[in-house]
Amino acid sequence: MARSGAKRRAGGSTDAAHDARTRLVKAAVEILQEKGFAAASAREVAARAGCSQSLVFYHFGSVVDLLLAALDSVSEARRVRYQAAVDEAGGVAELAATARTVFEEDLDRGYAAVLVEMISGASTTPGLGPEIARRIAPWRDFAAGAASRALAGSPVDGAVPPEAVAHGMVALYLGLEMLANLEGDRAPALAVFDQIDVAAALLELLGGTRSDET
Amino acid sequence: MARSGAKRRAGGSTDAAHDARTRLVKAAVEILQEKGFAAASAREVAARAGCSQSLVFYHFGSVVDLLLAALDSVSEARRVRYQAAVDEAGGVAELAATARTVFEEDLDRGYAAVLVEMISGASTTPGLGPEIARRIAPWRDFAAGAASRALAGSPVDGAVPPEAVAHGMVALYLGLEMLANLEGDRAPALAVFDQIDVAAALLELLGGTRSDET
DNA sequence: GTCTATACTTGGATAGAC
DNA sequence: GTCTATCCAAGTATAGAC
Repeated sequence: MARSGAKRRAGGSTDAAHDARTRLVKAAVEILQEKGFAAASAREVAARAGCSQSLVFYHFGSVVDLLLAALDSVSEARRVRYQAAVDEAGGVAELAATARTVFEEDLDRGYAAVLVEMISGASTTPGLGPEIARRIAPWRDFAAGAASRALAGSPVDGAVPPEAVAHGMVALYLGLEMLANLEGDRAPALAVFDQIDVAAALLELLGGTRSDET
Repeated sequence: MARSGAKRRAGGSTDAAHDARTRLVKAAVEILQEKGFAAASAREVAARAGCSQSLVFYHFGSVVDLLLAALDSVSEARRVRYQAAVDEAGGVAELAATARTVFEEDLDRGYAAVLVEMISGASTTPGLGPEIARRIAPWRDFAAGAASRALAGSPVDGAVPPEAVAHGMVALYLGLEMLANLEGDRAPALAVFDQIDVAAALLELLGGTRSDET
């Protein structure tokens, strides 16, 4: 769809200030975080990127495609971070503690905000919904894997489907971000994660057996 | 702010097709549900209400004020429904089952969608955020009350602050609605509530004592 | 209270010069 | 690849007739 897509600097052209394309993606992320989906117009983003509005269409074909590229850029960065964090967590309690840390990071740096804004926009912009859904799927899979490992060996193992837990975790994550964004206060969200810590600790106590391997 | 505000049909003028003001509120709810915040323009809503676009400003002063009136109209209706449902629930397990029923209702009839759309819009529209926050507060209080009653006498009573549980429930509710709306499938959301039912039943078993009165 | 007409603004997208 | 100029659609809000 977009005109470019191919090439991208091959060889020595690692320009210092980056090309406009790169700057546009970065600017789009910032606008989504600070002003939301509806404010992320071609003009607004281009102004922040310091280039002409027409470059949005030259490089990405449309505004939503630029916004999707912005979402992809943060998703990619977050996935490696999440994977690493989960890999070093041992039991359920440790996993819950990790979740809290990474969530706080997302809240602080506005990563979750980008996703929530794109979901918001999806309810109005035609065709955007499926694109976002496709990008959320790996996160749910990721959460399902973590839930599966966490549940193994616990007293509720087998009785609780990891997919349901994963869906709930993703929904909770989005909802907490939404509320924190709305009220300008992330303390209540962190308090919720504290309670999840308590529940996880309780679960680990009840379980007795800890699952290092399945 | 709005020009009208006062009077409203006094006495015999209970016109059959209602006045434009009433029709506008109803139309705004529907547009919010079906097309989202960004599509809820004065023109769009007025078209559905079958009246002139200028009446939005005559009756409500601005588009967002109309949208807030629409949100209030569904909030009011839902509050009485929720209160009644919770009042007749006895223990934790019964409360969880009730939550599931009412949530499914909200999903089906699009009540939750109205709230989620308004929250979405709040991130872009200046001044809307605090208005929405003010309207969510009573719901969180309501959930906190329910959580408080549910927790009383359970093994975690005293260790788990009802406010955190309430915040989490509201966030989960919003997040589930968001995802269901995005993916056009509410089955995963209902599966999450099924798991909450399981957890509640477990909690009631562990508790032994059931709290009919506090 | 309700309408039509209109002023003004912003945004998506394209054309064509450099 | 980047810019300026431009077209067109859609939105908020107001004025004034009925």
